[in-house]
Amino acid sequence: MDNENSQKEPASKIETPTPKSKFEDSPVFNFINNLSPFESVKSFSSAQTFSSLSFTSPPPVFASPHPNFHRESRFFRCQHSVDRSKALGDGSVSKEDGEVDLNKDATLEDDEEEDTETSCELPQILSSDGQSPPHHGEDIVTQALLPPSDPPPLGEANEDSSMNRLQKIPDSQEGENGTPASRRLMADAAAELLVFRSPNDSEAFTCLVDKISSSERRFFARVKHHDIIPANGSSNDNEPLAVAPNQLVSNVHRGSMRRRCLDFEVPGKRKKDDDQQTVCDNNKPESSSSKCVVPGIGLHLNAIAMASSNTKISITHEYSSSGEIQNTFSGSITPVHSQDTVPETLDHAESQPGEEAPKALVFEELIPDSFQKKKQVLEGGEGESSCKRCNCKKSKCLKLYCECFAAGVYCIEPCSCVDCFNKPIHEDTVLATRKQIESRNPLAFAPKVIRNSDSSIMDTSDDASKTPASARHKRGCNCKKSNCLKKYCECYQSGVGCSINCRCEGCKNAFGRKDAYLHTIMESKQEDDHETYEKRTEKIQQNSKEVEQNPQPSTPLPPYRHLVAHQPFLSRNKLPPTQFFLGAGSSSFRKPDCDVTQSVNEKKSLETVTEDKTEIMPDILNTSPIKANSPNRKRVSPAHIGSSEPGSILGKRSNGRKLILRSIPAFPSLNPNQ
DNA sequence: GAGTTTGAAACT
DNA sequence: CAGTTTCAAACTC
Repeated sequence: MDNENSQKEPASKIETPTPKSKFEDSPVFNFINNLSPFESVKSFSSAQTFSSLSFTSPPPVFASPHPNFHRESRFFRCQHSVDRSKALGDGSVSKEDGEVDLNKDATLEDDEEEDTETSCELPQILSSDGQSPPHHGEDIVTQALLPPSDPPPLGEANEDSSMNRLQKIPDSQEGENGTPASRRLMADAAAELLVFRSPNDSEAFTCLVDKISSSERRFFARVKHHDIIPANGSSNDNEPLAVAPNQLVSNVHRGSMRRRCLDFEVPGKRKKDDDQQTVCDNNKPESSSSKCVVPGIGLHLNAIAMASSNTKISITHEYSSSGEIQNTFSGSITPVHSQDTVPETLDHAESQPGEEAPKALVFEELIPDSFQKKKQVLEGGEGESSCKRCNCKKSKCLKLYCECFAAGVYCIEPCSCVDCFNKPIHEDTVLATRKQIESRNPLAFAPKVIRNSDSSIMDTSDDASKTPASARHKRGCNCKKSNCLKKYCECYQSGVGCSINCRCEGCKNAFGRKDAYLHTIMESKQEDDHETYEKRTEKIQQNSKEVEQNPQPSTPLPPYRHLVAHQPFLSRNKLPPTQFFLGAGSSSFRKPDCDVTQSVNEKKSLETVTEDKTEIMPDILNTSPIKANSPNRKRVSPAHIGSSEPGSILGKRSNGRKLILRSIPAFPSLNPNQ
């Protein structure tokens, strides 16, 4: 019963985007495009758009989805829906369809298609910002229209399948914007730019994921091409190809249940035939790899991508070279998958899988205890359960009490739960419940522990070394009796020290006591204040000297203004990037971080950008309205942060801000290599 | 394995 | 938002 109801939702959502695809695919649209001399111009402008970032207003077609992007599965879902509608829809000529049709027989088709799709995704992201619709439209349009209109070029492209990937994009567009590689780079860059402009950081995150997804999809393309397609059997060649990428995308997408659901969806459907979840979870990793891969890897990719440097590297490769990507990517994934650590990973890193992976990695060194546990899970429990299993009696495994549910995984045999609803069979119920919980607390499934960026952010000073641990419990614990010395304490359990976010009493956390943490902060603050004060004084003195010596050139700015003028460094170099990264109004609370981390960020390449995106989530989580217990959160008001640039120059108060900024940060932190 | 303790999650 | 209840994991025996 419930299932039926909840099933309706997804269906409707999927249908919603259909109009778009129809629009894109409609003969009228096609016709207009053929007639219009602007076609080439459009694509050309797109390249310019990337470089110049001067985006025109989005076409109405892409306007509607925007609101959705921030919700739930965001644009991924939208995209997914669109793609899916295209792929599964009534045979309208969509980008994918067209390509599939043309390349149906090509073995490497998947890769190509994925690439193309990726390029399309990026535009969508752009459009989500409402900044680069032209590009978006162009991409989709050209890709959708060209196949039918220009079969020969594509056919040729198909012939050299190996080169195809790169050629195809140019072909589908107009191929005059430079080399495919360069275009691709531009597209990536643009996407990233856009990502940061996005009003919602989550989008950025998503975008990152999106990119990741492309490599992931490639990875799966191979697997699916062999395994999934047969599994689906009934479907024609086009469907699997079209669907698979989407699913992958959803998989990669940051951990909302929906996505996860989508992850399971396909497998689930297949499973519904042979009870796959069980197979998957019970995992004989190798044997079931093909089946498990889809759900598992998606999740893992999230975690890995977000967290591990390896992943990032692989992502980078993704950008740089398509060929190596696969190797790198699969390489990083495979082990994880083989161990069936998926659930484990998710265990803590729910919505943001990113955390978990790092956590595992980090804690390996950091926390013997926690790691041992995981280790045991991974090593010992592989056959039975690579992850902890629940024992729920009353919650039906549909509440956060249930570790499986909280981790975003289905309960499996090893679980001792009673009346369990957390199974693929009740997928809809699970999703609905999850939705409900998320509506109540959007971060309910977010990773509980995030790596603190303190270390990276403070790397300019010694502060990092003063931080007891590089990771903290996002929300903090509330222990009264355990003194944070038992696993009752989530901080302890996670192997992280207590922080300012904790409301624990008598904290004796072995990984870091709260008071110690506070003390550290205070120290750093004092030092910071002191340094700033000295610098200020120096500068003021210098200024006065300059004024005396060169009255003309130097405008007699008030001391602070002068400093500001100096800082502009901050504001000049950093501000633009900040805007670049965060966008004007969006997540203003992020600005400070940008400032602080700017130097680091500026040095970062695409890869770095990826990291930033990754880190954005944790930070958002930090500043999110969940339970603003922490003084930190209370203090960090957007307004303050927003004015941080000039403020940072102004005396101790500014110092305070600085400090706050440091305490917030999560960005650079996720970089495992720190 | 049963019972107790604990603190998060959920509820009011 | 604070207090209470429910819940399941962690812990003890």
